[in-house]
Amino acid sequence: MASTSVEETILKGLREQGHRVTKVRREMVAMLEGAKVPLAAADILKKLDGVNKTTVYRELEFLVEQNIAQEVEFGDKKKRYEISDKHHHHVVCVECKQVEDVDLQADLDGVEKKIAKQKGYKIINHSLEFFGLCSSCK
Amino acid sequence: MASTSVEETILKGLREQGHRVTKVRREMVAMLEGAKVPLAAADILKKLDGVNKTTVYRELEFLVEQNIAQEVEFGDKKKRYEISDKHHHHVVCVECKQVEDVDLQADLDGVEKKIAKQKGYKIINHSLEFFGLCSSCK
DNA sequence: TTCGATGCAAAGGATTTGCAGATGC
DNA sequence: GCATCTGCAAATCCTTTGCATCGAA
Repeated sequence: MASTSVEETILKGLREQGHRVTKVRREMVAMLEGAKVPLAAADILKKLDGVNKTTVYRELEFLVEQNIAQEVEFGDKKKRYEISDKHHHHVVCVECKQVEDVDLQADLDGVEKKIAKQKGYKIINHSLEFFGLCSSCK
Repeated sequence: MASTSVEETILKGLREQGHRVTKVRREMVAMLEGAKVPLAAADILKKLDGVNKTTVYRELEFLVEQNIAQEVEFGDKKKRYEISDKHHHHVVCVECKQVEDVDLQADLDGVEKKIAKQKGYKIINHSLEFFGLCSSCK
């Protein structure tokens, strides 16, 4: 059986939901899918020559609504986005701004349950980022 | 022996470092110290009648530099601040925007060491927030 | 053809900057 | 007195809105 890329699966799902698969949509999903770190609207805008910024913002909003992408924040005032199934946590160097991934989902599962119980919340999402100095900067 | 409030200790420390203790500074430290949840610049501005917004922003920046306050982000585009020694984590209801504290420092200590070792980072800080539906909204 | 997607211009909100004036110590 | 702090106005950066047009299905 032929393998299907994550990108294709996403686009297929959208089409089935009655959404259209346009050039911008395809490019943005591919870009986020290929990115090693979360991207800000400006990053995407820069690479997508000729696309209007409004479109980029609206598409990001759409992808978040569809639960295809998620927001991440690194303490500056811009939002960044990553594909949801790539969700993990980050270590950000406060000096050189380098970003690395760390997957702590296993460590957080218990914590999430604990809170749900303790506070009566239904937890949908979380954000966890570490800030520090990378090996070169420290 | 007389007890000393956290606020007094902070201000005393600042004076010893050669910084001035002004009306705005005193009021902002007191307000952050008394707050149950992190405050945005606009929150502070509203309560500090007659104080200019530039002053509020600059004072927040100063307090962060002095490691007296820390930034927290809840996914909207404003930064919020809390007194550093009050640092803990939050559960935010995505529906009614209610914020509650949870202290997970104990759960994170190990994780922080793990990352420091794994990535060669010196971790200075972190942010951890959970988003979900509170008992009333779910 | 039709409705979702896009572009453009303009508005909005949070934060920053430059510089002059005020004030704590 | 003098360096720090503050205020004011304007600028900047990121994001959003309104409305007309375009294009995927």
